[in-house]
Amino acid sequence: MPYDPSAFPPFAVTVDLVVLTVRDHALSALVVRRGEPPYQGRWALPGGFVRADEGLAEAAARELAEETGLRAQQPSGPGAGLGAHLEQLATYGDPQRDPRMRVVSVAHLVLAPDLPAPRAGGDARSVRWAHVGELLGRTADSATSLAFDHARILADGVERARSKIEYSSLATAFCPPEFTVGELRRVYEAVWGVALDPRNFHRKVTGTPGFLVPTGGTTTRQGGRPAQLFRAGGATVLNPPMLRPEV
Amino acid sequence: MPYDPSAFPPFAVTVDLVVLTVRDHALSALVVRRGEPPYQGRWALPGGFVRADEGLAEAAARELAEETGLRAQQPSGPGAGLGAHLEQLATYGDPQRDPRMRVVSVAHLVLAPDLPAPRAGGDARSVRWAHVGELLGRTADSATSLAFDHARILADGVERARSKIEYSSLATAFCPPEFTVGELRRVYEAVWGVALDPRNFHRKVTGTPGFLVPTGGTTTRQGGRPAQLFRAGGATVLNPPMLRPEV
DNA sequence: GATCATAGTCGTCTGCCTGACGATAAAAAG
DNA sequence: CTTTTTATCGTCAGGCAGACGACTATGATC
Repeated sequence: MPYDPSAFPPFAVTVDLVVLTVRDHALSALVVRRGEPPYQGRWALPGGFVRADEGLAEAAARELAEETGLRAQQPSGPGAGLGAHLEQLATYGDPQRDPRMRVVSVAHLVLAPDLPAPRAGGDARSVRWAHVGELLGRTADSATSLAFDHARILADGVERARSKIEYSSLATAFCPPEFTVGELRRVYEAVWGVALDPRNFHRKVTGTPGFLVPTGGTTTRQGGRPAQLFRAGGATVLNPPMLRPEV
Repeated sequence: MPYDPSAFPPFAVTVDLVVLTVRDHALSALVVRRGEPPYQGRWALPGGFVRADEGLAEAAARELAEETGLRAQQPSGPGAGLGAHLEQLATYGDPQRDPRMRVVSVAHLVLAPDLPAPRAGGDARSVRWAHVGELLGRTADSATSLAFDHARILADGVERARSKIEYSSLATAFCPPEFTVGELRRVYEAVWGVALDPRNFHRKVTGTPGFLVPTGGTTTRQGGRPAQLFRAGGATVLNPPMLRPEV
């Protein structure tokens, strides 16, 4: 018994991606330049229509691969490698959010290591990393402010990431497969925008069972004493959590 | 420049509601009996189509009022009274989740005080409160298991509520405007399914600034020493959080 | 090569918070 | 009047975080 098509209004459903990484000590998001109206020439979050036969997370993973070449890593799926963390963020469906028609967008949050240079996908739109501080700056000049309600979506994604690294081991999603305690600390510092005490941070992360697993190797990056290398351990929740310094 | 309608597949968009309350020491959810196929006669979460001109939260609030007469209380909106807390939960869009057609459902979470007796709305479907323990019991017999993917949605909503009362003052949304420390403690015990030490709980909630505001009155409910009455204070986040006992 | 700068790692101390639990207070139930 | 029930106040020990000193191991500079 199919629905009577006149019984409900038709919607377009899209996925939008908040792809975050840490570049030169700053939290950065992936943005694409819009090639057509509305908001032509403005920066926007990557995204696109959900196809008729694919799920929401599936569509988000497909868009991510098309835009960046990154392989999404569902919380459940194995296959370590260079997968980025992907999770649903929230859904935005204000009737006026797209001037052309009624569009409901299911935003997803992606946390990725720095390495992948943004590569434009099949379509030739320009893609770049931008510091979230600039994208969300209070000056709403059209040169940097995002199209549609994407500034709001980005802000929600950043807040999700900021709070989630408190009580989960998700900060390791910003790091390469092997990393040092100092690199992990700089991730926290970049995402939270604060300075952390290296000694207390070291005690906390190495003392939490299952958070970090030493690989045995050491490394020297840019001067200073060589650091031990770690992989992310099996623990997903941090209990007690990492405390974000207030103000 | 309107979209070419053939450029994207049409979706139906609905809102589903996970309405939680605490009844006789147990966490309970609002369910309605389906009057038509598919899943005819089975219990399901309340919900309905989003209209062409309304937002998602707006649609959720409308459905909530239609099903229960409760007035939703957006996180931002004032107007205390008997408003229930409403927030977006997650969006479910598996291509197969509705056998009739492609439906994307934006689930919302509602936390309400006990009082409101469920009243069937305009449509005459039967509505009732059911303990979430029964609805989510491992026995998947069709007498109690929910229609569609609503068991999964309910489980996600319950988990959201359980974790959110840890670090926010949201547990007060389950209480009437004035309540005692003991009543608030029984909310935590029902939602978490654990027993809490009354003395440590009292110290914690009365010692957190802005969590509880004494109204001056006292009350005697069912024997025992009269208890002080409180209102919910302005604080929304609990720092440090209320700790959920492990296992 | 000595010295300095840089980054990593180990310890110590103090204060705050929590869990465990004793004790008291004020009502209803018997 | 005694028991039961619920509320509230105190005490104490252990755990953890913030502040910060000390030591280690490398590259950079003179």
